[in-house]
Amino acid sequence: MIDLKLLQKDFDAVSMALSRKKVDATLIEALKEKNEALKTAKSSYERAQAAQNEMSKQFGLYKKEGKDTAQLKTTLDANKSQITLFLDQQREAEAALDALSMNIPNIPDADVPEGQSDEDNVELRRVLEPRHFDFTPKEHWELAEQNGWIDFERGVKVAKSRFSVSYDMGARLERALINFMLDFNRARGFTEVSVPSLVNRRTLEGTGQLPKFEDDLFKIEGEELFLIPTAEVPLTNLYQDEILEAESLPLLMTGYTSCFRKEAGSAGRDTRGMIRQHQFHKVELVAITTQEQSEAVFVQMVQCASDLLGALELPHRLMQLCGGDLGFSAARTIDLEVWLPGQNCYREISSISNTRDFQARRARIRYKDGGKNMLAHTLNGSSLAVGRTMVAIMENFQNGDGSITLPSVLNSYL
RNA sequence: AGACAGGUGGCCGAGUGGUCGAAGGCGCACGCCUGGAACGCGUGUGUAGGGAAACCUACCGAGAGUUCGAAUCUCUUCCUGUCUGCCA
Repeated sequence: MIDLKLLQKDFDAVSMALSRKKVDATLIEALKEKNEALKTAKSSYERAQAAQNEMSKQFGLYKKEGKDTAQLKTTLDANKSQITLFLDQQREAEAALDALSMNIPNIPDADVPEGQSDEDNVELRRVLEPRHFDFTPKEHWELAEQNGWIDFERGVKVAKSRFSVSYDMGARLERALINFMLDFNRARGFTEVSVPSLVNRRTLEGTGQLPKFEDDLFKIEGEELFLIPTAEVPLTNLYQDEILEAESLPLLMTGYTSCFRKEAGSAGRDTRGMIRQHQFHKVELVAITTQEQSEAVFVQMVQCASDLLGALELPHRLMQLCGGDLGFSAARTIDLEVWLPGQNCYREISSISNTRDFQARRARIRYKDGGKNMLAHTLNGSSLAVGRTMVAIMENFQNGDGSITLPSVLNSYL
């Protein structure tokens, strides 16, 4: 949630910043109005309630002293109906404000580049030269099937489209990658955490998936539980409603989970292969920091993911997302795109975001700083999507005969 | 899943309709005491919103209700414990 006080204080700046994220100015205007309306309703209610409390005390004293309470009761009853009225107004205003504010995305950082779509993202740097092939590199689904690593048909049979099954070396590579990534992150100070794959509504609101993106989530019938779309959701919300000690920050966590996404708006995109699946594996990085620490931790997380790709000898580039391509909760994001020789292009394999205090405000994650409670900063990033990493390995390490020579760092994991 | 018992401040724990944001204790902070410490004594010690401030409002798991007035009464719900059932 954005800072409503900031909105009140500097409407133009907030409005301007949000327009870079394609938020309509009238929406922000409405937000400001609702906020004012709520304050008015609230102060009316509180004034009436204060009078009621005072008179109720009187009432008690009268009773004790045996005085006549009939007249006081009439005044109280009249005031009570006022209170009910004001309270209704307050609740109405609150509901309206909530409905609006929970659907407003985060304000991008000042230095986020202008732009509408991923075409306007800015390339920061490239790491490792793509290898030269003296044959035409194949796409990963061809290699996966040829090597018997992935079975696309049987996944569809037991579930539905966009589900697949890994076999033999495919399954083992998956497991090896997960272990390798977790160990890699652990060595860089991230604590390994294993979390639930089902979470409640409150938790998804905390990180910003709800209320706006319910269509993208798998929901358990008859329960208020959803399958997580990323480990970011349970990991970040581990500390919801908590006030942490500043000295205990930053909290650095890494966790492996399956991720589940409906891919509601992606009909027809990446239908072939394992780039876009309803279920995929991912190792995630999450950090909870003080406001001063978050920038440095962000850089650290980006470096961690880039180094991981480096260790796997996968050529990639770092892209800073423009305002229009930024996700709902993010103030700044750097995507890591891995080189796929089969597709002859760079594809997103990791996305690292600083949400600043946006999620912390929703999830009420705070820390004590010299007796004062401050909103924490939360950051998240994939330490690589496992499926896409397998795609990248297959395409980059393929030989002319379709066989695959795996990167040597994985030797001890296979 | 069924039966019973509970959910109160950082922690323990009192409070069954009024002046209770909540006794008492522990912990913590500051001061006194001391050569220094312990002990002892004193003061203070939740969160959120509004206000320049005085101060006001809300919060005793959550939500709704009864009442002039609810931590206290009623209903719903969530969570925890114990026993029974089921199960990796």
